[in-house]
Amino acid sequence: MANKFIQKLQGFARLTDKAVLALEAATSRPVDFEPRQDLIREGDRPGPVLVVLEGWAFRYKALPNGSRQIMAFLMPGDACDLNIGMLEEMDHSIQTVTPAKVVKIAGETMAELMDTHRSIAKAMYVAQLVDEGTLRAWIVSLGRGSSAERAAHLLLELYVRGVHTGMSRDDEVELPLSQVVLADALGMTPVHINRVLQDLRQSGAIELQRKLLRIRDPAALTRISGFDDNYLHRKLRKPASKH
Amino acid sequence: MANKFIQKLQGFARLTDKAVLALEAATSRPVDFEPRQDLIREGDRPGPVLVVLEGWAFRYKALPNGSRQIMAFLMPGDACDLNIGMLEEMDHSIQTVTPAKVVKIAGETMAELMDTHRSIAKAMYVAQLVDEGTLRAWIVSLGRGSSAERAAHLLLELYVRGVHTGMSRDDEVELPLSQVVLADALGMTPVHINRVLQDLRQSGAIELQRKLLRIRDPAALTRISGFDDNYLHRKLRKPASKH
DNA sequence: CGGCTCCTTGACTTTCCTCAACATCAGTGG
DNA sequence: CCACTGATGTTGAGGAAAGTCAAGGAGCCG
Repeated sequence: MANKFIQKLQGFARLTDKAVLALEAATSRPVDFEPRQDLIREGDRPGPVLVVLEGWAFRYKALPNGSRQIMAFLMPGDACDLNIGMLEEMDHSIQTVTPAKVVKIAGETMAELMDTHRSIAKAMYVAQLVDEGTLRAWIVSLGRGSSAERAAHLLLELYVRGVHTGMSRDDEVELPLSQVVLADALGMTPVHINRVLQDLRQSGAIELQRKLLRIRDPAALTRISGFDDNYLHRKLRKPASKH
Repeated sequence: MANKFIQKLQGFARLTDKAVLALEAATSRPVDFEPRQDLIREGDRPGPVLVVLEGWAFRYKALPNGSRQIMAFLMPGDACDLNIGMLEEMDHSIQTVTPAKVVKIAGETMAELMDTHRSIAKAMYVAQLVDEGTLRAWIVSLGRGSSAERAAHLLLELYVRGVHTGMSRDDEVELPLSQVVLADALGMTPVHINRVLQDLRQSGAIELQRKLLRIRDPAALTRISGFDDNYLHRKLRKPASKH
């Protein structure tokens, strides 16, 4: 079975059989990481492209005062920036949440893959644009949402992404994030996210326990969050069949 | 004289003379836009790459409740996303602030430029990474900053970017943004940004009047904002000489 | 059991928003 | 030249949202 990375790329462009084989070869040797381990740190000289095959991680920036802001979650299949090797040093860090399997694809290997298989190049470009759209949606949520809106938006984003990558079944998705992590992502305090989550539970919109999120009332949650999945560019998946 | 776009790219990679000529040809026919005019709207089918040669614009997303969140400012020399043409539809809009001169470079033209002149490709990739870093810094600022921190951070970002593109002289930079626009960028109300700016003025960190920003005490402003220009990746400019 | 980490609750404080009024300025047209 | 208009900036008073501090509870694991 193709891994989550390949599955994700297939959602963005129709990959040839040869392309799939090449990708499988390039991702056949994942490395295991513990939870709470930095994959790469701010200030490091970036090297290969990192691809998370299993487990969760997040991009974050540690602040002088000891707090941190999480800017994105990496779920299985997600990769870090394509051209990251061109930068002198990382401007943020990436840390695992759960035990994870991660593959490092050398810059030259990646370039060769994209050169040889244009369908891979296209899929990678689209993936990059989607990541950027997600960043922008995050900004909108942080900037203009109430705490309940922000929380609902994040939960929905993670749920929808989970659906796309086949990690959810029905209305459930595994969500291995502590409230501290959620707070760091949403720009609020752990105490406050706790209260917000309780409100969402009591309103009947969600169930959340034991690392398992269940969307009980998608309409309500969408209404609360103002969520608009436009930025995830799912529509791209249909035109892929036109090629 | 090369336009701001070319100047900016030259900061990211050493462009050959031929590359510069090709870029000049591609950007020789700018179109004029009025202030407050949308260059492209959410939902539009994206086409050519947009490049702002003169004037200011911003990316924003309009929200159902009538407010909007600004996610990035485009200064002279800035371009919108490189691969934007691959998306089905825009997930945000771009609007001018001032009168502006904008060039549209067709996707094929851009692809050809990057194919023929690898230095252009490199510079465009780096520009894209810097934009993404800027987005992430924006998230950090929105998520973790007090209102004063956020405001100080944005002013510093714009000032530093102004310096890089030769739009500032000494400690001054033209800042044609109303307090309403600043509020929409910083996720706060116009009333509040007004008070924050007054505090910054009274503390002696800045002067701001008549669309002219003067940084009086850079150290103080940096301290207040927690600003770290890492994400702008200025260091790239030096290694460019190694190529 | 003890020692973790994570979650929950309550009381109090601070920050920021809301609403509302007024001031200032530039541009427009009489 | 002045009155009018619209956009922008400023100020004040009161209220809602979120943070802080502090303590205790629940689950997990050696």
